[in-house]
Amino acid sequence: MSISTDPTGWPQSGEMTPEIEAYTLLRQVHSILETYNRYDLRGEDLTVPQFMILNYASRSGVPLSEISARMMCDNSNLTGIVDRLIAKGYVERRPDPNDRRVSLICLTEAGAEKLRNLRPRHHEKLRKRMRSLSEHEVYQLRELLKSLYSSLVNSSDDEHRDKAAD
Amino acid sequence: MSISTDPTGWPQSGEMTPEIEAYTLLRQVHSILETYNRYDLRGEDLTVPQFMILNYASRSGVPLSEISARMMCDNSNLTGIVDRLIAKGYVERRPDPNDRRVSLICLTEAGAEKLRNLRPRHHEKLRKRMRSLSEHEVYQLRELLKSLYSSLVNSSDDEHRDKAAD
DNA sequence: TCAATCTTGTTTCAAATGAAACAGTTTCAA
DNA sequence: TTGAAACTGTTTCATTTGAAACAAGATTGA
Repeated sequence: MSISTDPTGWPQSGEMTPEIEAYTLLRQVHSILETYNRYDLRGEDLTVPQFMILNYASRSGVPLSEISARMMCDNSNLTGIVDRLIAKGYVERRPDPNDRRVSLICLTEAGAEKLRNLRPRHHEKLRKRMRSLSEHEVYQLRELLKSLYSSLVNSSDDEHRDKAAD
Repeated sequence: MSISTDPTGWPQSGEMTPEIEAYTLLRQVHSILETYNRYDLRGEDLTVPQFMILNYASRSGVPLSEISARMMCDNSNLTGIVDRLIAKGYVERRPDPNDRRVSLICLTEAGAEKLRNLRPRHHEKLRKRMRSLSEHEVYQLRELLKSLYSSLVNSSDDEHRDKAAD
């Protein structure tokens, strides 16, 4: 592990707007929590993305596209991860009788059991790690991020392009 | 690009605490902004991690370890990225005369020029993307994340271990 | 019907990432 | 001074990621 303690880790330039600071902190918090998650799963025969897929799969099966949409990644990323989960016996691919293009990702009993075991512990650890924020602050954070998320998604194919607009 | 618009992208279980929601949103916001950054740099001969290294390097040189600490990643990650930046002529490695273990990552004139050109535009884009939050909300978000960051860093080699404590 | 178009998942490639092992340096205490 | 321990950067390996091309299947409209 070993996470740097340096609280002054900003780019050296003087121009540090609140927006940049907030984004830098968001990156850092994300990075630390990701590291913790990876560490938690080390002894569990799972990587972080593998655990995420397990979380989005179900006994009855979920289309791979639906999982990749929820994970905000490309289908092509999941092929290999699912392969490894199959090798470990936690999921299986099953054809969708209604649409022969889709393959449903199904939890095996082993996968469902793994999840029943892991998920509550994982949630509890996350809860503890955020305990430095009061209940009210957690709500605040959630609402701010929710608002940011919506605006980013809605302006999606607009805002990020280099339009002359503004 | 194409970013899913599904606002109901939660794991299917009923137990959705505010902490989990906040963390999920943090992941999602991070993912979207990362995608935008990647898109912005597509035409600039740079990837996101390459641009980050450029931001942390300087004309006079910065030790690779210092850059990896700021980026919260392992030294071994940077070797390859720096190699590619050298191939593109944006940085060079120079031995530190005071410590023969360290190699200083130095911006070339081309790299410095690239940065002078890109950084202001990058900051402006980020600012616009967060414009849905009021000035006050940006401050709030920054303070919440700063608080979370500090507590995560301080409890670093403690909190994430599976101590019986609590 | 049938051809253009979209969708789904895979393959391939380049890049990034984390972990472990390693060699060369430096530090520090005995 | 010397030997153990720590530090710095690279190498190697397995995994993840994004992008583009692709094949097979579904959909749509003329």
